Amino acid sequence: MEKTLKQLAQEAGVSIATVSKVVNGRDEHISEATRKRIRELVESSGYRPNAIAKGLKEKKTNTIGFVLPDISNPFFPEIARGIEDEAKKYGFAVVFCNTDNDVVREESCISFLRSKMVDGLIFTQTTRESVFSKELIGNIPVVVVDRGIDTNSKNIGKIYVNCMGAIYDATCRLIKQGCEKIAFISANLGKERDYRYEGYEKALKQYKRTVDSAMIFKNDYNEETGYQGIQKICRICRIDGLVCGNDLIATGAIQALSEGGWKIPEDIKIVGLDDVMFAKYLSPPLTTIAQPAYEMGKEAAKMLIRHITNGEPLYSKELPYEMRVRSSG
Amino acid sequence: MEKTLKQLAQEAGVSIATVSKVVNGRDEHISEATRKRIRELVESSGYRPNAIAKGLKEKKTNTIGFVLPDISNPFFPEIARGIEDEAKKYGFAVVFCNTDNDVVREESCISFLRSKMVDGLIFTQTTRESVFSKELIGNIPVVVVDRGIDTNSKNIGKIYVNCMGAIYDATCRLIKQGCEKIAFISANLGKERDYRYEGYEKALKQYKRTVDSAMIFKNDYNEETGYQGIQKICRICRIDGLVCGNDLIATGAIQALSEGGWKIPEDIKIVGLDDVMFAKYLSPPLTTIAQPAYEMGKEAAKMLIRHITNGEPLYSKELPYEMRVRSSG
DNA sequence: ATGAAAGCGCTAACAT
DNA sequence: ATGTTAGCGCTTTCAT
Repeated sequence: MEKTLKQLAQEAGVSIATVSKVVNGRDEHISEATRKRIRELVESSGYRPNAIAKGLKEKKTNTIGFVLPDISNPFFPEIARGIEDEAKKYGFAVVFCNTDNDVVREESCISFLRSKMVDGLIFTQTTRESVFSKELIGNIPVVVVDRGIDTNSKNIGKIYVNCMGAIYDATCRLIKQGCEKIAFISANLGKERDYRYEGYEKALKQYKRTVDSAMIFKNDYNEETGYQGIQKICRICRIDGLVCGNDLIATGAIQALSEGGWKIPEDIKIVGLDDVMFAKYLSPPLTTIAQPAYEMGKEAAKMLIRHITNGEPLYSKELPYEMRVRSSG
Repeated sequence: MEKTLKQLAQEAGVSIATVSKVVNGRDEHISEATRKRIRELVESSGYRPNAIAKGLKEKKTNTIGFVLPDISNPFFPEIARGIEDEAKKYGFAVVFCNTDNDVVREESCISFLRSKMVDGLIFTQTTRESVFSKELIGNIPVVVVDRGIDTNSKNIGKIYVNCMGAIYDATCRLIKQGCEKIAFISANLGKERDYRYEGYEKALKQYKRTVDSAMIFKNDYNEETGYQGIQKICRICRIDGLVCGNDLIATGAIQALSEGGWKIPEDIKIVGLDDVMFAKYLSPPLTTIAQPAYEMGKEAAKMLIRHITNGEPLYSKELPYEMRVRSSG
């Protein structure tokens, strides 16, 4: 069993309040003698304050919730690591919840986390505005990571990279490399603005290309989508460039293309987004735009926790992306 | 603010105890009328029991801790997902802690988690027996995932695959494929038995090969190790086969080999272990031995939580591995 | 300088 | 059938 203040107090022959005070450093009015005695006792007994009791009393648990689609999707572990590293600095625990982008699961996650009295929430890639209703979230502060640029800012912190710009750059690169027919494969989640698509469209329009819906395929941020997208698009069009909504899609696309005997980048150039850890090991190594996932997690946690502990305001912060040119495009 | 039993009780004009009873279904002795009234109130008010208060009272928080080296290492997210999925079924939360295999961090994680009153702990790839000391762990039940076969069983649950067998099979495969000089690159953590190495050695001995320390390199389970291992070994030996302790190592090794102009599998055959999600996208696609990471996480959580909630015993369970033959070896 | 007491939200044994 | 009470471990105000 864990020691309690009560036991220590008994052993030291003082009151619970006194022990509590020295344990928490509020010991200005404690005599040097008792202080020392208690300190030693605490030390030798390996006393560990009960964070649950403390949390109940203070209405603050020093834990935050991390709500994400799927931790086994390679983009998220980096974020998770950033969050946890930062949280640990502040003595915060993080409990994570996978939702698979399912509304029901999302809601039950939030409710669950609230019952656990988390002090704050970090969301990533949630596409439904509804999730941020007062009803569901209550007064818990939240910061969202990786939701593109969001306009209607409720009182919510945001850490994001400009995915529209990233995809715009990616598309421009392909154009400048001489691609004539550039396809776009990405995800189609929620009814929010699709910034990635907008970036693609913007580049095409700027260079007076026609946007051809036959060269656009949207489904989900996974390999399957990349694979299917290529099959579908190539059945109809002859393309020589491909912009992918993320690296997983690019991975699936490369797979389909290779099986189809295409040479990359000779026949078709491909650009991805994220720079997941294995992007450089693909064949050919994937040209992609890196998002600073770890940093994003860190920044999100920092903002949230400082808000919780010091009342510092939530804010929006854009983190820079960076093109990593390799050989796929 | 969240509703409390007290408030509900006031609104319903009954005592706290009564509300508590119907909320928890212990309402055999509550009149149909009050029951109904309270139920409706609970429903309409969106009452959410405070799990922290409940935890304090019951000395059971319905949360477990997951201690792992690094969530951003691609082998672990799958396990994490398995754990979380299973935990959710039982209404358990999981808080995760990255340790980077560092003793100090490991210990502080455990202490931290204990202060949070977690009901149980899942460890993965912890190499130090010391971690499981009574001192550190206390009476908290623990199950370990992915530690190879362990003999000195304390009262600890285990979910594992037979890595010795897996590496043995991998090595045998290379031998049967005609490899003469088979190197081994793996990690070297802790002072525990190195089952993976033993599998390699066993196969070599069985086929009357000499075990040459110049063909063995051990450092860590990452790409760097694979890369360095190849550089070091190839400076001295001419090898035509390589067994890797995990897929990350294989990835680094392939990288080094490719840069060195080697043809895989013509000049050298390679086998990995884990079958991480991108193993099939490497060039060439990696022949490797799959560990059922998701299942391992699920099984571990199931065992642990059933132990916690029903007192079911902890046990050891071996999960099967499976060779996935692709083109690297 | 120290301690008594109230209370965080909940459960459960024990009245009534 | 319902309520009173004590207490989980802690913090904090207010005595002393």
